[in-house]
Amino acid sequence: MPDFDASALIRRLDSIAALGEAEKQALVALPMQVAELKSNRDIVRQGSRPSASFLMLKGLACSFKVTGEGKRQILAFHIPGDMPDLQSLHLTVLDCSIGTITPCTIGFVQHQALQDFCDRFPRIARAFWRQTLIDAATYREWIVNTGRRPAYERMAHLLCEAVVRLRAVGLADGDGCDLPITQSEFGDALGLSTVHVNRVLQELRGAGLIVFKGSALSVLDWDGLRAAGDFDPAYLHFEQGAEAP
Amino acid sequence: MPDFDASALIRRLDSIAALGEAEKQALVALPMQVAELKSNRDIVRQGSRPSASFLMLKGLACSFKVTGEGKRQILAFHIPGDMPDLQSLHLTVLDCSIGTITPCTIGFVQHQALQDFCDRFPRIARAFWRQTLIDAATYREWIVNTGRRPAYERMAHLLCEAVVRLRAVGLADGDGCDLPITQSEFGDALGLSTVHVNRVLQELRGAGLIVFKGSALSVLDWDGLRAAGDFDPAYLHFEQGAEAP
DNA sequence: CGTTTGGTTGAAATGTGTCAAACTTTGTGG
DNA sequence: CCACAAAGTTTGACACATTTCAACCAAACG
Repeated sequence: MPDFDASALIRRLDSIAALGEAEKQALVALPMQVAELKSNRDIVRQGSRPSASFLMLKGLACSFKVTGEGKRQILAFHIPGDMPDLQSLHLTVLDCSIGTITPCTIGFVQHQALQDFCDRFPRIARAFWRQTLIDAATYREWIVNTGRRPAYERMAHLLCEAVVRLRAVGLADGDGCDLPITQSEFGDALGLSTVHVNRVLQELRGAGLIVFKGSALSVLDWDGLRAAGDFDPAYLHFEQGAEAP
Repeated sequence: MPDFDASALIRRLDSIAALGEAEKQALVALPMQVAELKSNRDIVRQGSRPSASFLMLKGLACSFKVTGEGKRQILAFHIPGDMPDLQSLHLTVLDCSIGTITPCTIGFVQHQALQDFCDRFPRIARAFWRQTLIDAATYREWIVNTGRRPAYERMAHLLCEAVVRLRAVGLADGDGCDLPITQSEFGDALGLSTVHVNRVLQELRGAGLIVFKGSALSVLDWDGLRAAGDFDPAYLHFEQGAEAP
């Protein structure tokens, strides 16, 4: 019996609200149904009423909506340790879809089990709540980004966020990370056309801020990128300075 | 002793998760410090660590951030019954500011009191949580709106949302409402210039969808406006069909 | 009644989108 | 391992939505 990794979840929650031993052990014992998914598959669909939430164990996924005119807007990227539809625990009908970008390993946990859990361990309930509040703070920053920053800064900001978040879960070394996001997906996340994403990425390379080859992103000039993107990680609400480069 | 209106809050929470009599009475007894504020004043500031959250009793307010280049982005409008910084209960540092648009009456409730409350009445804790999740869903829709809809539809969408939300708290009759938002504020909310807001509003009037005189908005053609804005109120997560026109 | 705030207009500048094609990389099956 | 298909990236020319600038007008206000 493979010990399916609640460790990502534990690390995440522990960084949000210090957990006791009993709570950690209960988390490990959470009944989780693990699934492997190919890339570009829907995990949950807008309008559905899931009876479980899921935990990202491996891979990259995103939340998105499609407008009446068929344009897709990506709302968030989900990395290992995230619980992208934790909200469905209290909001029965999903208001957006969530799909894989790369092949993913995810673990489903029944709402019933989560609910019992929250009742038994109020501290974990609070940590879950806090996590959804951080998600909301990130949405707020995305509104600022798409509403008020031009394409070049917008892209820089998104790259900063990606690196910082990946670093927090140990998926980025000091200056770079694997970021398998296509230019078309960047466009859908930033409200830009694919063509313009391409040009803006070239500008960022030309300015000596990044190298982006295949899916390998290297940040050459972190301060420069942060300045270009007007990036301040406060909205991610990390505990004291855990995000320093 | 004026009975400062917890009724707005009770109605809101009751619509979110049916409350018992004990819970309602405890809500009425919540110690609340009421304040009157002039228009265009900050209520709480980004970076601060408030020890209380506040309830909108009267007036219109908004959450906003300012970018490094001095552009303001409005993130949400707050109407009576809202608790705009409920989040600060679990996220100590505020990541955006909240300010009045019109003169406002607001009621501060100490975090300690709210916390005790949540511990004593788990159902209310869940209702609060649910409310913050609905806020998050609204942010998601705003990302879609600014990211993927052109100015005309974007404006139509915002107007639809405003009318529907105001109607839900009894501040709009069938076809219209008082909406004291300047064109410059619309611009900051939609990521548009004031000038363009002006032109788009003229288009909406020209199309016979709305009349907007002073701060009095009348929707002449609700179906037309909804279609123009690609508006589906599902993301507001009202209970069954309470939002029908 | 003057002053401020908010609304309206026009002309020109510009950032970003669209279209269409070529190129490169990745993945797959023979 | 090659050949091919599919997916992703890059380029150029052009169209267009939106911004900027600047001025004027109307309404609200002290």
